[in-house]
Amino acid sequence: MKSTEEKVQKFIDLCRKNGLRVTPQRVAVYKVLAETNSHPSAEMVHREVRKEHPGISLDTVNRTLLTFKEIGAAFIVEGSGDVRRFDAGLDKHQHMKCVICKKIFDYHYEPFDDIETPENMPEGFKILKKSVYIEGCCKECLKKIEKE
Amino acid sequence: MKSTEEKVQKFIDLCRKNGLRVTPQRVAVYKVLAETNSHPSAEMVHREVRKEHPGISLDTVNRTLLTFKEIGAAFIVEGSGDVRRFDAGLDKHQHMKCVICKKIFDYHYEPFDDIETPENMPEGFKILKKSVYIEGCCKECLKKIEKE
DNA sequence: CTTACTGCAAACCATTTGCACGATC
DNA sequence: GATCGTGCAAATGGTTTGCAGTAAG
Repeated sequence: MKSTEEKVQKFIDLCRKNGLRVTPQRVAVYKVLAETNSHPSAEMVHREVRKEHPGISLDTVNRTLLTFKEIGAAFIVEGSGDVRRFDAGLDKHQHMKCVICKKIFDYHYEPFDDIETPENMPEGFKILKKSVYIEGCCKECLKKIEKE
Repeated sequence: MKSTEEKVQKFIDLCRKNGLRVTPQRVAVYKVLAETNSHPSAEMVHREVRKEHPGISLDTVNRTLLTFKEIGAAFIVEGSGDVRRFDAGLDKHQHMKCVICKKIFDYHYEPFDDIETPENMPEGFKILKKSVYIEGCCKECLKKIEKE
């Protein structure tokens, strides 16, 4: 695993390559995203970034995260029907989500890193991402439910 | 593939089993969902249901779809960051989504119907659903992009 | 006849947009 | 210095909620 410095450096290069300006806000947002594995929403990132960078607005965080997605510096976590969650996608991993508390857990199972491409796909479809997504109920929520 | 009548009958039984009343609205919403394979949003379902059932409100459709999800008569389609989309999940299939136009395509690839469970999962997590989700760019959108 | 369901309107909240100022290249 | 990015405020749009009337069991 790389150090944060290295990740940030790579990120800065990526910005330059895409003709984007390297602003303190962008770097700050990226740092937060690169250092967490909690798949934060824009609001969560905002709360975190503010600690170091009090002036930053939620709008900027939102826009920044979407920009990251455009240049491939971040991904929107697959899921269903809740607020948008982000992931810097720095390590190979899969996602598992608790449908009750909405927590997203990482897990890594090598066979899922590069699953085969199905043959019978709509013709002409260009695949950008294949992922195995698991939904279920985490230990804590399971306990809560059993009590009822 | 079963007829719509059969599907509706099964649905009604499911409602009864769950102590839900069988209202014309619920049946109407279910019919639309069972007959389409377009993974509609609440708004799309609403537009469709209105043709047969003009009085129904969008709120009811929304609530109804969420109720369906509770009793397992519908699923929220996995995806990332857009409006909630539903699926009656009547046949085994997987989803593929165009990130540009947001269209969701069904495909069916048997090996994906029942993928293995990874070993190294967070302990105590109860899996409810495993799915292979593909994102990419459809033929039409690819064409549009190339023109630019 | 009781209780759940619906429709309506208002509330909510995440996300988006327009615009003027400020910062980066 | 030109242009892109940011902050602010307002708009938007999907989803949710409270409540009173209506219908299902």
